[in-house]
Amino acid sequence: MNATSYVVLGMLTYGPATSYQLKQRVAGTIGNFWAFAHSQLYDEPARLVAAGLVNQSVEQGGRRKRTYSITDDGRKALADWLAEPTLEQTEVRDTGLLKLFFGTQAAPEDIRQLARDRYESHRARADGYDLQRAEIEARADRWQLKTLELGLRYERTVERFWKDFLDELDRDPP
Amino acid sequence: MNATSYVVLGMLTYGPATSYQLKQRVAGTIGNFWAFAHSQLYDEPARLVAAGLVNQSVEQGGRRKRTYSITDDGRKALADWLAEPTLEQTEVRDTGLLKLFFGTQAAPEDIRQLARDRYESHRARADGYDLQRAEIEARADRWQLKTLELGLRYERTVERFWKDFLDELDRDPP
DNA sequence: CTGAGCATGTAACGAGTTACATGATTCC
DNA sequence: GGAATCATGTAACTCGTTACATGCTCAG
Repeated sequence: MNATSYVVLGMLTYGPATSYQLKQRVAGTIGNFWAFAHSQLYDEPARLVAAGLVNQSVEQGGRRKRTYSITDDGRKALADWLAEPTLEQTEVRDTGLLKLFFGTQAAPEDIRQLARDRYESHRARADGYDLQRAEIEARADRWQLKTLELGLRYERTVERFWKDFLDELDRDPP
Repeated sequence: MNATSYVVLGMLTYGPATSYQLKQRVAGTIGNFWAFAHSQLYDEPARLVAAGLVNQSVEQGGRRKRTYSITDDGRKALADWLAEPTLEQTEVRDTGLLKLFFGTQAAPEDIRQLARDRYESHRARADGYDLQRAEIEARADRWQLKTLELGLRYERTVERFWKDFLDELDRDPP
């Protein structure tokens, strides 16, 4: 059982879904900060079926597509995971940050370009979250909104960092 | 060539190193937000040697341990990477955030416990960064300090989020 | 009726994690 | 001189990514 397993179980608590629907549910929410490839969402449910945490119903005829639903054991497994202490360290895999770290090896224009790119990218994402919040505020549940709020605070912080850094580069060029 | 490759190349610009020394250089810096297993830092240099980006010198006698140094081609490859636009989306792999998202499936005490844990954990890390900054301020280069500063701002933002969330849970329990 | 984009799935490969094994050094 | 810890390396396995293949649906 890994993060993908619990994401599948969790998304199935909103109702039965095909892998494609799981993909969509993930894409609009936690996929924004933690990406799962569609192939993972096709593989993982099969494993969970084998473990008895998910039921599968196969469409008759056509593509014989598979719809998954969570079992009672699955709900139990999810609840147990939610009750467990969370030991893992957060991983922030940010290529821009790696590049910044090795800045001494870069040309000054490259650093500046990096900062501009990253600033734009994080600003765009933060703006997107703002819009999204306005859209879903009415129907989303409290925890989803909280998750989005952290995403937003994170993006604004990083946006601000690169902006400040750009200003600093102007005052004090490398 | 992936992130690990460039981390190895970048760390070798500070001087020749064994895999263990690479591990140490990474651990104190970018390993704080992007973890690399020690086995990766043993495998990757071998690949870079094959690609001509790194030289290997094998100790005579004893364990015949290998020390790596960056070649001119290696420096070029690193500089090219630094000059490239950075397209990848930042990935924030935070199990606590996943759990928060699925909060409707959790017991109220579990949510509260999660919030307390995450608050403590991010606060501890932020405090650690503060200390580290004070220690290295004199000798570290500008870009390393900037990287650390972003780490610090990030951790304080997340710390603050969980704190606010805890207060909110007190005012308005689930 | 045809091409574009949506939906479903699998295969192959590369990256990341965990476990194992063992040599060297230090400290009691 | 034995235990603990530091250091070096490899093997096995799992996970994640990319590419491939193809069916289905709907607009023009």
